[in-house]
Amino acid sequence: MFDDIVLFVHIVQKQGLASAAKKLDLPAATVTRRLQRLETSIGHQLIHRSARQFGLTQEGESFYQSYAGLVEQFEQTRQQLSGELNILAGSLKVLAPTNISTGLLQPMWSGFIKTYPDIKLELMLSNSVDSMLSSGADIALRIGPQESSMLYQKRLGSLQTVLVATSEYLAIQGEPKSLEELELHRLIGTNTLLSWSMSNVMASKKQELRPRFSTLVNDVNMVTQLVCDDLGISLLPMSEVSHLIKSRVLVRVLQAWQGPNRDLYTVWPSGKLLSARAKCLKVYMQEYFENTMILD
Amino acid sequence: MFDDIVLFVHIVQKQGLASAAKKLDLPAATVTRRLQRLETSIGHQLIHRSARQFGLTQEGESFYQSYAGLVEQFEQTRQQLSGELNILAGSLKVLAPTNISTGLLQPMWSGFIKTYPDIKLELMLSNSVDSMLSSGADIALRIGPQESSMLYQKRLGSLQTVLVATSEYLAIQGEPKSLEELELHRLIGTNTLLSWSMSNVMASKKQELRPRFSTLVNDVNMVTQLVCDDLGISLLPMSEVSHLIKSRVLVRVLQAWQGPNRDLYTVWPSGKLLSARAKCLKVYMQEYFENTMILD
DNA sequence: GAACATGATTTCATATTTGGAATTAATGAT
DNA sequence: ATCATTAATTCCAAATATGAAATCATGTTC
Repeated sequence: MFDDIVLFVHIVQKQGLASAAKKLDLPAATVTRRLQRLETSIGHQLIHRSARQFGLTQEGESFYQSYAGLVEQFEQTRQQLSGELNILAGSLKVLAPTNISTGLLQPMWSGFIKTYPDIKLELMLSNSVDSMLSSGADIALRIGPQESSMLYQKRLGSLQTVLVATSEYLAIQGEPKSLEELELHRLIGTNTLLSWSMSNVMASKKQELRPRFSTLVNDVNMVTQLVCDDLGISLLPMSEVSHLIKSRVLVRVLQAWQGPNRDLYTVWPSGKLLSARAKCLKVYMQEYFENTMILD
Repeated sequence: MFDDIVLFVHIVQKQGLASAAKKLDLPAATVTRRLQRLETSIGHQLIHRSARQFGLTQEGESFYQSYAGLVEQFEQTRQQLSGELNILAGSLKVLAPTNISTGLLQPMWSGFIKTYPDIKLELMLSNSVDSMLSSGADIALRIGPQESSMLYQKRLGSLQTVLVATSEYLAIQGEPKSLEELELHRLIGTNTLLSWSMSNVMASKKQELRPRFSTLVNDVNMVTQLVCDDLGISLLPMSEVSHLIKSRVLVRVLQAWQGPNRDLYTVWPSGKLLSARAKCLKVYMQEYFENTMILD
């Protein structure tokens, strides 16, 4: 009903339905009908109806005097708030996996903080999949698609996973020549990759392995450290080990084969409108992955 | 949009969609959807969604603080105006036919003025059918149904029309014994009754006469005066002549026959909501006709 | 007096909103 | 851990609002 009162105030100020319609970008039929609805709901005629002559009834005059100021204040408040709510200053709670955040993506976080100094970035790093809802996070970075229909997601890119070990380990235990030979080795697994869908791009081959892990840890970082300690072979994200391979701390095993890609997603709750800050981060990460990272 | 803001303020005050829905007598689905629409239109989440836990976002808090006072004022204004607009004091413009207003209905007008002293009754009496719209009248009393679809009307009652003359006239010219014998007499007509649909209730007879008037006047009052001056026979409303018959200034002619009933109507423009005052008069006249007048 | 322009209203097909019912999710009690 | 209750959301048929076009009314111009 208040929207109709606002309309009435505009009609009076414009001295006619037609010119109020023009100002508000509404069809004249709608203006007529909404005025009629207002008059019906309050039980009084507000405007004398006559083509080309505009006049208020006594009740209309009273009504206008009572509401005109209030409508003005509402409209001023709306314009003022529209500006204020789109200011970026404020906090932003983000969930992200620990390992890729402290490794691969650490420069991305640094860059975002430098670019938006007014945003108070609250990074909540975890290796478990915390609930977006219970944690109160505005947005999250996740590995692998989310099943929940409560979440929206947008794919940022992909991480290769590769088989790695130390040279020392291989020197002692021998280097496997085929996927089958992996059975003869100590395999260290993570909870997120319990089966290994291996693919050989050159030979256009795929093979699903169900490794019997000698060690199983839910922390990729810890797994990496165990591999570095010559304790076995593992399938790890390139993000985690690319620098270790470069420094020859680790070496590729069965280099022709690679593991499943780990897709990275921006994730946020459905039904939730992203704040300006969260939108900002979403866009920033997307551009970061497109321009800086070449993952796949 | 402001209606949705009002809703949002209520949601905050009731600390939940379900209890706001109850208070406003709306289904929860509607409340949910209108909140969502508001959030979409301003581009920000206002409320943290969680069953059984209610919380505002930063933007929601801001939004609420800005609008809560205005919504309060709006609702106070609405209640105050609701009372004020239903006060009866003020003017009331009424159109009515001169003759029956100064004759039959004069006591009705007196009674209305005495009953509602705060209403400034502006009686515009006329014997022509003035336009309701051009005259700016709020309500009218009319004889005969109105053809215009621009007008609403409600029948109040009926006036008999009867044939009358003076005794002197009949003594000189002879008293007609049948409708056919009327042709031998001087007939005085009014513009509103150019053909006479006579009916004899006792004999269950009807007869349409097309009198050749010796005199034709558009004012019933004047016609009455002419009849009183022994100038002829006329068909006149009982309202006009009942007192003259009682005082034997005039007498009935062909008493078994009566003319067409003249229906009285309250008339007001369609699309126009009657003011409290006009409604008041409408009811008053209706009761007056039902209780005081026995016309048919 | 006719024609034209403008303002207001109505018609009717279409679009949108509504609200009951079903579903999903969270919390408290057992 | 399970169940009941409450809160919030979604689905879909029904109800209502919308807006283009047509119509009506009034004032101005010729």
